[in-house]
Amino acid sequence: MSNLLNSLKIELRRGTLTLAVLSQLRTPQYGYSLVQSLEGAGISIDQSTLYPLLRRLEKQELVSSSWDTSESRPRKYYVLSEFGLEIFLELKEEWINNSKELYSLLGEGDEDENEFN
Amino acid sequence: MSNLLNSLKIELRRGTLTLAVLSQLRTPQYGYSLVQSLEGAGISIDQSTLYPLLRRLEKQELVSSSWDTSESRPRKYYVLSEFGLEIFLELKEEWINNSKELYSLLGEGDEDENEFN
DNA sequence: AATAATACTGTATGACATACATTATTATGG
DNA sequence: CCATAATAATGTATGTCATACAGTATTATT
Repeated sequence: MSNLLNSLKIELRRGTLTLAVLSQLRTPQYGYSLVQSLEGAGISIDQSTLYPLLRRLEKQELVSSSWDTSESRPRKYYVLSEFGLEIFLELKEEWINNSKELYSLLGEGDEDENEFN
Repeated sequence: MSNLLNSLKIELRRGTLTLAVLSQLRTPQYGYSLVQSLEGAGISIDQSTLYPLLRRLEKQELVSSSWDTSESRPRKYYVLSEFGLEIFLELKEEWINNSKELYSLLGEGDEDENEFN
């Protein structure tokens, strides 16, 4: 049961991770700090989940990366590409619309309909 | 590009389909009418997506089904089980919390922050 | 000195939406 | 009356991606 609930929760947040990460890369950030800032925003994400995602986003040309070796530790900074910004804005709109629709569905037959506001 | 955007949109709505379907099965419904009512609520879902999902939900004991053969066409009605209702309420809460967090993220550095209200 | 934190790379697995194929009956339009 | 669409459903293979696991390495902290 607990496994099923966890599995369903994981599916719920699939896809939205991409949106969350893209939203944070409007300004350059490096991998480890992204984990921290997302965590601070309530979105727990492991390094083992984030780095493959960053790799994939770069492959899809949604972000680009560059190394900063001026500090004692080399850091790989990522930032949205122009294409990535386009895609991000489209996905943002899509997610907002979908969420409104789903919220309406969830609210049906429910008394606490303003819970989301 | 259009393929990538579509692929990302599909990922966005993964998982939420389960939530949408569970929300509609608080009262009994049959497959085909579910497609229609979800469509009416703005959630397009093909039969080829819905029936396997219903099959899976039944296997996971979140819903139960029964045949109604009194009409000219036999119909398989689905309804949430007690377990399914529990899971549904948990997922609903999870989704609402996640959505608020993501919305906050998306709103950062954005002027139109009340778009969601 | 040992452990934790900070940083990253690479890869296999499991879950699920989707697409495709199929069956079958009833309803509708020409 | 025939062809097509709509109404209903079953079954299965594929592609995608989050996750888990394994690994490397240096710096910071206890």
